[in-house]
Amino acid sequence: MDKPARTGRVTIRTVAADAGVSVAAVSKVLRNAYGVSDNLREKVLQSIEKLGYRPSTAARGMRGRTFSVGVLLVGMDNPFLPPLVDGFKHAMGKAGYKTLIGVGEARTHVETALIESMIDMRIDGLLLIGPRISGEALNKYADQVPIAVIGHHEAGATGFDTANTNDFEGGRLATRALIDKGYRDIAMLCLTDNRRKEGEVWYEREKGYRAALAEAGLKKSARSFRITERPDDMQAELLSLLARPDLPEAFFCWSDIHGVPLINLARRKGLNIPGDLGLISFDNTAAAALPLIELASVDQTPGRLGATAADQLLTRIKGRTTPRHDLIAPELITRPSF
Amino acid sequence: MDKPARTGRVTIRTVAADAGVSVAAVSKVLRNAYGVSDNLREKVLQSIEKLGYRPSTAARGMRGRTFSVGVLLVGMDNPFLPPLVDGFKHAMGKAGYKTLIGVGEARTHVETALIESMIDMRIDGLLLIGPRISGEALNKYADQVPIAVIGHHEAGATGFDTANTNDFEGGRLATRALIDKGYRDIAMLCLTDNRRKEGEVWYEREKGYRAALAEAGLKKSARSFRITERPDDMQAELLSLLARPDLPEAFFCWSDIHGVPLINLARRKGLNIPGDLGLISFDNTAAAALPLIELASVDQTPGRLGATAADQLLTRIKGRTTPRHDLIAPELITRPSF
DNA sequence: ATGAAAGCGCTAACAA
DNA sequence: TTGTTAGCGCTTTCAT
Repeated sequence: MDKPARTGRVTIRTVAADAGVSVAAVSKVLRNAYGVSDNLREKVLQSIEKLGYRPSTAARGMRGRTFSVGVLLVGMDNPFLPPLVDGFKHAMGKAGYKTLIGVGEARTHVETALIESMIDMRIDGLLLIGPRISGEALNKYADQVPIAVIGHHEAGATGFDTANTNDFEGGRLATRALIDKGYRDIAMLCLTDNRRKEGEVWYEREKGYRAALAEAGLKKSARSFRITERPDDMQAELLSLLARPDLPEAFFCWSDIHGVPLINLARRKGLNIPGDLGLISFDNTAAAALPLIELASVDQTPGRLGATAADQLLTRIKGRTTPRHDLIAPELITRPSF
Repeated sequence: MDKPARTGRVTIRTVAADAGVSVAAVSKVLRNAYGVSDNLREKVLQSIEKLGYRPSTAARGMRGRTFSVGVLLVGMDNPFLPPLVDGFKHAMGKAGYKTLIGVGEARTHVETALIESMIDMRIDGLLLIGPRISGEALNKYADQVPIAVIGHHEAGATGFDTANTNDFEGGRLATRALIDKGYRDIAMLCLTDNRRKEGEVWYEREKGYRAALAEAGLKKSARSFRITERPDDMQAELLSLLARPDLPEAFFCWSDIHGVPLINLARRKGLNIPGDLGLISFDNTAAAALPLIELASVDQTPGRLGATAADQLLTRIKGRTTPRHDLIAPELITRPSF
C-alpha cells in the first residue's frame, strides 16, 4: 500500500511512484549500486529530472554518506587560504563531494564546537587548516570521521593524515639564498606563540634557517625575534625591531603576514631594500608581488597542498587506515628585495 | 521494551536510559519545551554532561530545526568579507546557531549547487553575500528557507530580505568630499560587469557620484571607466588608464579592490598623491590603512551589516514574512590621498 | 508532568 | 533484477 507523502516535497517515494518502481530501485540508481537494468535506471533518471528531485542530505546522513566534507579555517583573513581551499574544493568536487567551511576564529572552543558540529551533520571527511587543537585531541575525532591536517607537522600521528610544505627545506632555501648573496648577519622573524612550538610551521622554518647558517659556518650569528600576529600590536613591534641599534643585515621572515608590513615600514623609515636591509619572506601571497612591494618569498603551491589533502580524505573514505604524511617541496620566488 | 543502541554512539536513547526517563523527555529538555519538571530536567542535563551527548544534526534535520545557518560567499579573497562574516557569526552564535560557509567561486552553477546543497542539509537560514543569482531565481529558494542578501540592492523583493550599505549615499559622500577639496574634473572607476547593472553596489555608488556632481553643477564633467576584477588583467587596465592624456584631477573608485593597486601604480609612475591626482575609494579595507598606502576610503561597517542580516534571518525563522530591506549609513574615512 | 509511538527520507539487508 | 522492510536519531502528537 503506497503511503504517499502529504507534503509538497519531492522525496524518494515521489520519484518511485512517478517511475513506477520501488524506493529501493531509486536508491540504487542514486548510488549507482549494482543490480539495476538500464531500462529501470533510465526511467528513474527521467523521473528525477522531471520532478527536480534532490536527495535529502539530512536523511542520507542517518544511514550512509552525505557526500559533503568540511573544512575548518582558523580565520578568513590569511591570503594564503583562498588558493588552498580552491585546490581542495576542486579535487573534492571532481569526486562528487560538496565542501562546507567553518571558521574557528583562532579560539580553541570555537574550533572544537565547529568540528563537532560538522561531525554531527555527518560529513564524510574533515580538513583542518592550521588548527589550534592537535595530537591527542584530534585522535578523538579521527575515529569518528576521516581527518586531514594542513599547516601543522605531526609526522607521528597514526589516526589522521597531514599535508604540508616542507617548511624546513623552505627555511633552509631562503636562508641559503641570503648567504649566497653575501649577507652574514641574518636574523629570523618568527611568530609569538603560546602553544607548544613543536609542529608549528614557523618552528620548522626556523630549524631550516638554523641549519643553513650552521652549514655556512654561521651558527653563532643566529638570532630569532618573535612578533605577534595580532594586527593591533604587530606594527609597533615591527617598528621597535627596526629601531634596534643592532639591526641585522638581512631578515628571513616566517610569513608574508609579517614580511609585507615589515618591508613597508622599513622603506617608509628611509631604509633601502635591499641596499640597507635584505628581506626574504614566506608564502608568496599576492601582496608580496605588488608593484610597490616586490618581496622575495617562498612559495608553498597552496593549490597542490589542497589537492593533496583532498586525495588523503578520499582514500581514507575508501577505507585506507595507514597514515599518510605528505611533504611538498617549496620554491623560492626571487624578487629584488635581497 | 527498551531496545538499546548496539553501536557505541551516544544517542538520545542512551541518555534517556541513563537518566531513567523517556526519549521524549530528553528531547523536550534539549529544546527547552514546556512541560518538564526541574527535577527531570536536572537529571537529564547531568546524563547529557556525563555521557558527552550531542544531538545529531542530521537526524534533527529530518523533523525540525538544525540550528545551523549557511553563508554563501562569491570568493574568499575579498578583504571586506572577514569582518562581515564575523559580525554575522557572532550574532547567530548568541542565538544558538552554528554558521557554515560555502564558496561560490563567482560561477552561477556552483552557486546554485551550493545553495541547494545547504537547503538539502536542512539549514535553518541562508545568507548570500554578493550573489550572482538574484530576483526571480532567489524567490524559488526563498520559500524553502529564510534568505537574506548582502551586497545586492533588491528593495522590491518580497520573498527575502536585503541588508546593504547605503551605496548611493556613500558615492555621494566621497564625491562631495573631492568637490569640497577643490577638484573639478573627477572621474569614477567602476566594475566591468556583464550582469545587469541594476542592483549592483558599484552602480548605486555611481548614481551617488553623478548626483553629487549634478548638485555642484558639474554634471557635464562626469566620466566613468570600467575596470575588470580579474587580477591578471586588472593591472594592465589600470596602467593604460593612468597613461591617458586626459587624466582627470581625481578619481572616486568603487572599491579598494581597484583603489589600492591604483594608488600603488600611480605613485610608482611618479605621480604625487594627492598633489597630481586625488583619490578616494570604497570599503576601507586593511590595505587602505597601510603606512605606504594611506588611501581615503568609505567605510561600510561590515560587522554591523553582518549583524543586521543575522537579525533578519532570526526574525524570519521566528515567523516574520513581511520583507525587510535595511540600509546602513556609510562613513568616509579621511586619509591624505585627496 | 511524563511517556508511547508514529513518522521524517533515506540505505541496505533480505526476500522474491 | 526488483521489491519489502527494518531501522538511523530525532521531534511531536496524543494518551496516560
